[in-house]
Amino acid sequence: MPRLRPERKAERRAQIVAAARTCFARSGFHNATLQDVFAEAGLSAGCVYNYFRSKDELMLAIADERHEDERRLIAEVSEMDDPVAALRQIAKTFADQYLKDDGLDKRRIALQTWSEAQINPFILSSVRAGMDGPRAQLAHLIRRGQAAKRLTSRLDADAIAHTIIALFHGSVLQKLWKPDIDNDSHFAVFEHFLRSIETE
Amino acid sequence: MPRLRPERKAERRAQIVAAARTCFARSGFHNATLQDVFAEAGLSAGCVYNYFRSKDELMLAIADERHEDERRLIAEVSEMDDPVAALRQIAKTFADQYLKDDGLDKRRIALQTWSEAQINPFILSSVRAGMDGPRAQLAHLIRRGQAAKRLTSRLDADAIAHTIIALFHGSVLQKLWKPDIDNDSHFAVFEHFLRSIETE
Amino acid sequence: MPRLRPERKAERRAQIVAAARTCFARSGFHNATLQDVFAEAGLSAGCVYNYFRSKDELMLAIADERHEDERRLIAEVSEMDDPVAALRQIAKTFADQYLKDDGLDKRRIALQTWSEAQINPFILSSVRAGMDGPRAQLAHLIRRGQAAKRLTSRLDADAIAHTIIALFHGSVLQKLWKPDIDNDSHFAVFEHFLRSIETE
Amino acid sequence: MPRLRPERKAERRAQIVAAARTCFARSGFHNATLQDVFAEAGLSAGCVYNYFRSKDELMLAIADERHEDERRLIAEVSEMDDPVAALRQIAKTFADQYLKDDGLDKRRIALQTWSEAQINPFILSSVRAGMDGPRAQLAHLIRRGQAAKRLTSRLDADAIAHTIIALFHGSVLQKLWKPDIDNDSHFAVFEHFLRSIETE
DNA sequence: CATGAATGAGTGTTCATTCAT
DNA sequence: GATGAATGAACACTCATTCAT
Repeated sequence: MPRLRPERKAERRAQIVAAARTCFARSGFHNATLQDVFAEAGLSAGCVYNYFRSKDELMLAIADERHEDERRLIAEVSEMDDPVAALRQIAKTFADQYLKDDGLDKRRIALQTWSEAQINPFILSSVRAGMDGPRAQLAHLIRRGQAAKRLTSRLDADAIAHTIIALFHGSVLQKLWKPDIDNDSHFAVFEHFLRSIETE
Repeated sequence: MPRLRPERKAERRAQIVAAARTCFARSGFHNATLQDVFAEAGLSAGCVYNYFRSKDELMLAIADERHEDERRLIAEVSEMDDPVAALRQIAKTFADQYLKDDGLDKRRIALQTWSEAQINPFILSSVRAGMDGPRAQLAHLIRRGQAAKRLTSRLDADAIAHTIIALFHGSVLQKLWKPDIDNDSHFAVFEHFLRSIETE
Repeated sequence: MPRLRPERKAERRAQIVAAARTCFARSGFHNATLQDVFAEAGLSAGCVYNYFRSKDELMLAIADERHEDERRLIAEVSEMDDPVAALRQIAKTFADQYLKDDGLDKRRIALQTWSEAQINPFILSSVRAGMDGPRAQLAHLIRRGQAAKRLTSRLDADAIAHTIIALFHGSVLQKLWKPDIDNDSHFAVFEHFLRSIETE
Repeated sequence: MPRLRPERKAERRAQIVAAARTCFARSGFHNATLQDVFAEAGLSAGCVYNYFRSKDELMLAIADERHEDERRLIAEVSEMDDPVAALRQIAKTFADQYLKDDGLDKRRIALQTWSEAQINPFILSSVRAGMDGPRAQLAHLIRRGQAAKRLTSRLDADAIAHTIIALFHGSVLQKLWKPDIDNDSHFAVFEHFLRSIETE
């Protein structure tokens, strides 16, 4: 018999995840202490442990949330009729979320997640699952483009999808090392790539 | 008057770095303990501390070494007369080193380094410095290609260099999540990109 | 909202300080390990660290407590109307506390504190502050005695106060080296000194 | 068959003791590392260990040396015909050595020794032995003074000797806490004490 | 005798996690 | 459900001491 209404519980949970994200982005997953998270959330240790069973589980929740966001984002755009326009739109949205200056926390959390996935099998699963969906969606869009003779059929759709995602992830890293990078000329190269796979 | 010849010292240092690399790649920088490193190196704590002042310094040494390797590698290839062939060669060498199955440790260490750079300013410097050299070299090659009318001048050379590096890094990540990726078709996309910036 | 009442917290703190005092008196500040203190206090490492941030801080607390005791002791006696009787009383109380056989721990802690003050600036401050109060009180008593023509005015009151304290401290050391010293004949010399500065 | 002539050995030994004294005075016996001492002496670890078997033995040597100095000093002065003049001379010499500004290292080493004696039985023996000699000498002088009716016989000679030494040691401490103390007025009180035990 | 690289037991400190209230 | 004091295993790092050269 829950004393707290479900919506209240979800609220608390979100509050904790947000605090954790802030702390992990600020100090890194390993350097941030749970005491930091408790303080940031304004909650006690015991309370947090009612929602998450471990520090790892907290990181996992953050990773899952991030992947869910991306999945939704790509799913929405994929509704578009024009597959090539959809690809462009996805790139734009991605750039908006991750490559602008205020996307710093997102970039940092993403990298944390990737790194932790090497060690933590649950995070690894989350990362893999979070990647497979979008990759499949992209590949599907590309195949639609190829079927409609809008995109070259000389390249493997999966490989193109892979490449696009690699480019996205690599850009996240570049922006982390060089925050004052010129997004526009960077994007122009992506545009060029996109046009290069379009049939004229 | 050192009883150990300098070359012997360098050998020891390398032995320690190698052990640390193994441990960090296996368990992650934060999860690996220095005791693990001591055991792996077959040396005592005190001995290791004669060569490195802290765990962080050990990670820094690994990062520096990696960057030095890359710098040398790119510098060598850049000697080639043909800038476009040089770009191809760099991509090949990179793929050989990082994307083959036995490059797992290299990939893991690279990702560790990138993640740690968010937190540790010395690693960050190392990463930045390690990236600036190759990036400048690539941009230089591209400018040479543009000057020789071999490459399109409609795109900014620096942006292209950036994109290529982002692609490399992103591929490292992709290979970490999906070790059984098809390198060949992936590489074909890169080839396509390269040809797309070449003037016909 | 602390579950532990404040008085309970103070109790714990006192319990820890007492354990530390026992250990430091027994083995010396540097030879005693914090594990010894944890065992003596019957508490865990983490718990102790909730009250003190370092081993040094523990020693500082002990020093401060000792100085506070002395300050209070002297303040009480100084209330007496007769300044010369007050001086005698202070000497008696001091001898009772520090020079009797069961004052061994007090002597040892005092000497530890003095030695540590050379190295640790916080301890030094504590020692200085702990000495200045009593010294000023003594000097004040002496000046009152001089004003009342009870004590000679040919000697500087501050210098006399200094001398008395030096005598006290030196006696602590003597008692440490020679525990079977004859306190009475020793005290007779102090008495003689006191009478020698009294006007007949 | 010693390769080094004895005088050369003694020289080395003295060099090491001097280095250790410097380091111990600077950082305290426990905080100073032997590596510090090696560096200060300009000698290697192995070499120092040919002269001293442990860090403790080094501290012991310093203590012994200090006590030997004092013993000699007092022995010389005790040759004087006039016992009361001798007492005055001893006080003067002591003040010169320990209470002037440049006696800081001597004060620090003395206090270190005293503190360490609580823990280390060898140091304790050294301190006791180093104290007994001077104390006996002082008591002897006082007894000579009493026999010659120059000093009061109403006080125990040993107790007076004790008191004088306590005063000396206590002054060392005072000077450590308050380096800008007024030595002269302090000394005047001692003078007064001395006259108070003289018969007029 | 001297060297100094190597040893390794020992220590202060941290922090994820628990549970009595 | 929430609290936060308490836990204790684990870890990075130090430094007196040794010994092959």
